[in-house]
Amino acid sequence: MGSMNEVARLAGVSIATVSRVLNNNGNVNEATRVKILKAIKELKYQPSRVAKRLRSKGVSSNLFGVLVPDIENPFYVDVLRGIEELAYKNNSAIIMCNYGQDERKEKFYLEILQSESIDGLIAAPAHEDDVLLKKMVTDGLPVVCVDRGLSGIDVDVVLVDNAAGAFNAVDYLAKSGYRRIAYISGMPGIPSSLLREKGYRDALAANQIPFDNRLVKFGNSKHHSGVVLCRELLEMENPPDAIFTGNNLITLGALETINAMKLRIPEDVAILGFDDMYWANSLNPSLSAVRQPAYEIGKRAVELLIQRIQDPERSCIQMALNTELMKRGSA
Amino acid sequence: MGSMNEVARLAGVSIATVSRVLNNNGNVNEATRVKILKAIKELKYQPSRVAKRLRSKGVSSNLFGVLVPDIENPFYVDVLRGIEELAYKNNSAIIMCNYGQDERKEKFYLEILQSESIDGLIAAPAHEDDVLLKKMVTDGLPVVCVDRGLSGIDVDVVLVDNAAGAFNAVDYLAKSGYRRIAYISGMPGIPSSLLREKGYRDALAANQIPFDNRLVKFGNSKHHSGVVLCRELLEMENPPDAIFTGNNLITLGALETINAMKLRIPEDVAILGFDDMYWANSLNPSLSAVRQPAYEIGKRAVELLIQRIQDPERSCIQMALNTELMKRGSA
DNA sequence: TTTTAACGTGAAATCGTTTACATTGCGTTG
DNA sequence: CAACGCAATGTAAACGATTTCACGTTAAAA
Repeated sequence: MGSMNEVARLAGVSIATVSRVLNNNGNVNEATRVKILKAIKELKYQPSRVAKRLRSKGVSSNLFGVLVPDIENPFYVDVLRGIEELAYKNNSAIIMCNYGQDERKEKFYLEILQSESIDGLIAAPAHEDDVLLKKMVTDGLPVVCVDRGLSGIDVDVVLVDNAAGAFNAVDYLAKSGYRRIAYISGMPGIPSSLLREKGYRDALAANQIPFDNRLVKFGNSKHHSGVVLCRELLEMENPPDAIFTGNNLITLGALETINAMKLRIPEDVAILGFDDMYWANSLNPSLSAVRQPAYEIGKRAVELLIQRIQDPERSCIQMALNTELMKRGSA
Repeated sequence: MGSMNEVARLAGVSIATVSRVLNNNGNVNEATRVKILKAIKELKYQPSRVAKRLRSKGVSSNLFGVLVPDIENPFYVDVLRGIEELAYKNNSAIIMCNYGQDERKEKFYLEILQSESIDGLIAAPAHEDDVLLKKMVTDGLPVVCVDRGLSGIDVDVVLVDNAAGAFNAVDYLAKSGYRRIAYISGMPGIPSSLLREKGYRDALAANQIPFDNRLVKFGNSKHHSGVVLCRELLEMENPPDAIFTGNNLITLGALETINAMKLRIPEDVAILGFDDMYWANSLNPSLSAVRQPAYEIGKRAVELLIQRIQDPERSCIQMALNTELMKRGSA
């Protein structure tokens, strides 16, 4: 854990030369290189990323920030896994920031990330017009948004065609004969919720099913809101025969209620929602779902981020990946 | 985003004085303090955590490392949440390292963490005798282990009484009348697997059930091994009537097989295993499980870490939290 | 043989802090 | 009134790297 100074002293050269062999730039005589390498090994020297980052900010110091709304949601865990894996391949560490939909906390983390001089940031912002994040983008920090974009500003985005995914799902329900299809939305206001609702409404219209606003409920994207909103729906005098859920936490919550009410799936009520889970087959019946390629979203985001770090001028990319309707037992 | 220099210049003082007001140490005249505060506000100054960390290493620079084996496992996600939440309260960011049971990757991350001059580390090491991690501990890095300890060395540990948890679970199965109780273990060799197996065997003995080594299978703690090992068990000529699983991923895998084989739970085969999940009630039937207070493990670990950072000499604490047997529908 | 270029190296500035030490001025005290 | 303590502030070194510039040496080109 010595410093460059100690290495230099031991090898009998200056720190500049040590730096040169470490970074493989500049010319250095083979003999001295060997001497220095030996000294490095002997001292178990490891360069301080902190010092490096301080000295040359903006240059790659191999530290990314990741800002996610809710790590309890398996979708974001998968995104995170994709990010982590590719960051690792790129010799980078990540500072993980989980803001739990709390804007104060988001702000806190954004400030920290800035102050940590990260190379770049992958973020799922709380809002489309997150002022602080926007400012960081315009100030030149490389940023890639995932799952949600940023309005009125050019920024790289990786997400999914939410409207199409929802449309296909609800269309499938309709084609399967369901007529009273409910929608339990996640956080109202965030783009994905809006677009999924649009897909839902369009699919109803396409199948000549009248829209009934008593059949759509708005929650907060958490497990608990799935539980209670599903109950509200199923206790109506004329309950839905199928439920389309806005995300996986809500799905799980709804499932809990359905089981508690001892209803059969899909005979009494079918269920299908956004976000597949690797254990969808562990459920009984197995769970149908709209699959987002979460892991891939994470990977792509890192790719874009690295590109942008290398070339801050390249024009922004909006990458929309496809969803896949996983037809299984629950709908 | 100016530097202390700019603040100092604008306020007409030296950087030392600025530092003093920022850190609230040393004496500074009220009038100058106000001047400086105004300059800070005006320049939107934010101190560089990087510079601070470089200058004063070992002193609190509010950055922790977290090293987990598998972020896909909801248990570690919960631990992580606990850590994150408390770290946040402590104004700290965390570098998340997910080594996926890969020792090369673990080594890579440990080196990075060292090189990032973190204040302290919370880790679930790959082995009980993880040499690199041990060396970091003896070198003076504040470390708290979670879920798994480190052998032959004094270090703070937060975990759960695995043997007791397993014993209670299997004892409960036995008392419920099950006689052929299988065990699907996670990664062999890691302490938690060993202790859970011990609890399993002790419970069998306590209930006069002969141990049958064909009923214990060893996997790798992942979903897939639950799937295949469960199938092996259920296709025996004399299959088990209950399965005790070593962790939640295995449970989920086993569930998948049981469903695929169209067996009824718990009539044909009961299932109960380690690690509760917040959506245990979303399963049909609801899943019985040994609950580890994962979130609390994370919180406690941060508490211990902060204590150790403040007082590197305090003697080590081994904290064993209690498990809780969640009796639900599956066993 | 002289000019030029390339090579190999070191000195020193720099990044943005913290902090030990020095300095100044002023009120107390013997 | 000299000596002292203390409050308020500044100076400069350090943390550990990168990088620019300069300098000497040697080989190639003219």
